[in-house]
Amino acid sequence: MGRWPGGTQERLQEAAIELFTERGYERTTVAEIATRAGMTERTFYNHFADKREVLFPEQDSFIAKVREAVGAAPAEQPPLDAVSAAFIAGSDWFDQRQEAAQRRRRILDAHPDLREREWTKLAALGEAITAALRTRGIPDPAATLTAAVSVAAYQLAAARWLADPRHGTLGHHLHTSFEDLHRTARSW
Amino acid sequence: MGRWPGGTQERLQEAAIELFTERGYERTTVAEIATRAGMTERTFYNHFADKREVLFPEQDSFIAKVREAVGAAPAEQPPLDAVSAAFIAGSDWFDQRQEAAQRRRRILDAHPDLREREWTKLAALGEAITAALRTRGIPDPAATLTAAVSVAAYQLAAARWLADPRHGTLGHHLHTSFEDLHRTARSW
DNA sequence: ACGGTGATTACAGAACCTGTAATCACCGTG
DNA sequence: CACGGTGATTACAGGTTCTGTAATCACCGT
Repeated sequence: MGRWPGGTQERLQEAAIELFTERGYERTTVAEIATRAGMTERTFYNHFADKREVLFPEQDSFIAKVREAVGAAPAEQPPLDAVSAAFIAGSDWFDQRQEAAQRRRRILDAHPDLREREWTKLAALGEAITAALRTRGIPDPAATLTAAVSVAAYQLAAARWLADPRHGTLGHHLHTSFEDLHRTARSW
Repeated sequence: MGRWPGGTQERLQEAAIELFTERGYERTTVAEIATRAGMTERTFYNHFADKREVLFPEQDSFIAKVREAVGAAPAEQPPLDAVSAAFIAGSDWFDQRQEAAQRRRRILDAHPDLREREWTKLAALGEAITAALRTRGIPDPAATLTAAVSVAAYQLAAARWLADPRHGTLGHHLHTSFEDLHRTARSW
């Protein structure tokens, strides 16, 4: 058990988001984050690989969930539909955290370092989907291309959802984004 | 004029690739790179924003060229074909540097930090293509999705080209990759 | 009371990166 | 040839990120 009753990572994440919003990402040191969370800089690095990682919690488990959901889809379902359904199945989790997602996005957009990390997370998502599609029997290059375009549609949906969260759930935007994708693909 | 007759950046790039291949990326310091190139660590940072950037020379001009080529395509050409043609038009430059590209790729693949930077370069390429397509009158979300899938096809072609450079030029692989894309898209 | 366990801390240090001012090599001009 | 301008390079100082290592701490079962 740790010294603090509540989760240590959550404390650090909250402290980080607070400070990043107050002073900005670059003008906040890891030591300051740790101090506000009531611990030491070294402890921060015991929980996060680096300063950026504090803004990407649970990304790995999200990716794992998507991979599982794609793998568990009905065998006869077309690959793109399987991915779309997998995204939609996990979208409730985000809908319940829209406000936090907005704060996070505002920080991310303001700092190239953080967007850089976001791109690698999306790349990891793409590779996970590729792997899941391959185990479904989809051969390359279809698996790679389908995964890449799925991530693009996912990004599109997330952007729309965050642009105006009252306009619909993430699931709704995912649905329309993948519809847009079908429509666009027909023109290729 | 600089102190050295040849380009300073080229010297640093060569020194960096040498050392990265000898000792690996993490076990090479910026000071060592600069020393081998005959200058100071500070000079390195006068030419490259950070340590990673030394492995991504001319990326910005490449992106600019692609954007221009996409913008200069015939008005009646379908967007995906315009992007494909733009890639192919600039592929000779790479074909003449296949060996260097191989060395570079081997270093990149071995270090997550460098792959992270690569993803942001590809993201920048995608955004440039998106912008070029928009000026061609392609509306969102088609512009975004088309750009994303184009980058995926480009990556696919580059991977194939580097996997076995004797099997064809990059232009050839680009051609077949975009054909694969058409074929795959029909199944969506 | 006592030892085991896992998290936290203290400490030291390398490497990255930046700001600033001085220095240097070169070049055109008087 | 002297001279000043220009742009690149350097010297120097310093903050920040991140890592390794060993000590300490809080808790828990016995």
